[in-house]
Amino acid sequence: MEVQLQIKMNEKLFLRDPEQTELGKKIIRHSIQLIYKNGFELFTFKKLAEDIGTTEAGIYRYFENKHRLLIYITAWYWGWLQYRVTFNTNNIKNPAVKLKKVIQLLATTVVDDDKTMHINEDLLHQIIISEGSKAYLTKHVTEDNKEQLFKPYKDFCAVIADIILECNPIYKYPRSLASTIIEMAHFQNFFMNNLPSLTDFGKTKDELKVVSFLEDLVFSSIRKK
Amino acid sequence: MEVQLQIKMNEKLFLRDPEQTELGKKIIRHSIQLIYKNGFELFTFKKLAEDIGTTEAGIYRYFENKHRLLIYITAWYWGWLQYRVTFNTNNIKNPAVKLKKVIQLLATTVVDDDKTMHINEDLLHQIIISEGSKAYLTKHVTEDNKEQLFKPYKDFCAVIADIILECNPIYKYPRSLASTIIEMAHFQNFFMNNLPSLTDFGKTKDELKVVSFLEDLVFSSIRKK
DNA sequence: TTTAAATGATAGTAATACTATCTAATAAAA
DNA sequence: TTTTATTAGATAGTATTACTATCATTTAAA
Repeated sequence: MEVQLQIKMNEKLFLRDPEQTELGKKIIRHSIQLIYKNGFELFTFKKLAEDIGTTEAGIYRYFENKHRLLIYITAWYWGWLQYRVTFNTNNIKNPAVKLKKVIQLLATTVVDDDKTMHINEDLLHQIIISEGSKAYLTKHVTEDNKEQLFKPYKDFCAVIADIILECNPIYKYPRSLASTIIEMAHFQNFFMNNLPSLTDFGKTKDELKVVSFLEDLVFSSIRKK
Repeated sequence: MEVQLQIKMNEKLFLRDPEQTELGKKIIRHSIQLIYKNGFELFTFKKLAEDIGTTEAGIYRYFENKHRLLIYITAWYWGWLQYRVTFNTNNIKNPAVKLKKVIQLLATTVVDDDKTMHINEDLLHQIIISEGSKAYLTKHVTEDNKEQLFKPYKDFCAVIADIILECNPIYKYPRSLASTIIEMAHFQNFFMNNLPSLTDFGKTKDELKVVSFLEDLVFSSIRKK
């Protein structure tokens, strides 16, 4: 028996559900590849359509615009990461060990687990690192947020905040520390590879050092004083 | 006698130095206002030209494109912040006090000091929070970095890293902690105001709480163990 | 077998991101 | 004061982007 992973997505993210059709799945797969290759700014529905072998109008039947598609992709990523965290911390009692697992899942390269054939999880991880924050760094965050488009991100942050509180129930900033872990797992990776002097890992470019840094940062902060 | 502050800018950032002419200064001032109002994505040279009362072609004589203008503005911001840090920590011996001053300067609203008439520092601070990272989150970071366009950011990060090392000479991650302070001072502010559940300050929206969080985070980490 | 849903093909429009050229104003040098 | 650079204004034009609309065709469900 084969288990297929399906992440349930907010319906406001799309006009037509891309998971339901072949073309839809192609749109997701190819857009991840194209954004990875060109960056979000140079990514257009025209290029995507050419890449897939369909027309621009075809893409617009699924997504209102490229920004919505980016939000969709990032939302999928956070949903998937939360699934992985839940799965991988399932039998762990010790909250500190759980938190270390979270940091590791956030900060190290994905081993493509083939659970979702149409998504290359490694490329996805890469584009979340460099494009992910563009999903919410806009003038219409507030409206987008009202439509619950960032729920997967916020839920994931809440999960981490809960683990932090399990470690230390009187720690004062569980949510802010959680969002700091998430953002820094990605930013330190981006800096390490692109602006290395902003980090202490430029020489080796070793993801595990980002993990060590984050562990040191987090456990220093939540240690009961 | 009046003292005028001039931040020396990398010449590769512009085609013609905007500090040297009236039109140039108008471009800087109005672009800060327009980016603040519309966000960087909806900001265009056409709108900027209309706003100023000049033509699109006129703007292009100063800046190659809007992305270069964004890098210019962020570079100016980091140069200015470094000046403020140097100025405000001048007579402080205690490195921990210095570090607190840095956090405060990064994370709290600017009191417009009228040192540079043509730049509204408060708006500038706001746009750095929401648009600043777009300056380097691109496919051409590496080339831009080779042209030293991010030097002011990196220099500022190095200044903070040095203060961290003054506090604790054996701390292992001074640069990464410095870039974490910088980014989080801005991101926690953005989250607090736009995606409050990602922080612990949503209720009060009080900048000073961001300061407290960062101080707790930083001093827990660098405390000698 | 009918009917509905999804896709393909084509066309068109307003806005964006530029480049080019020519003239007028104005400020510095001779 | 005249010449000559420099800067700015005015206008035009192009390729690309970000869409919307329409109609025919294929595919799948009832």
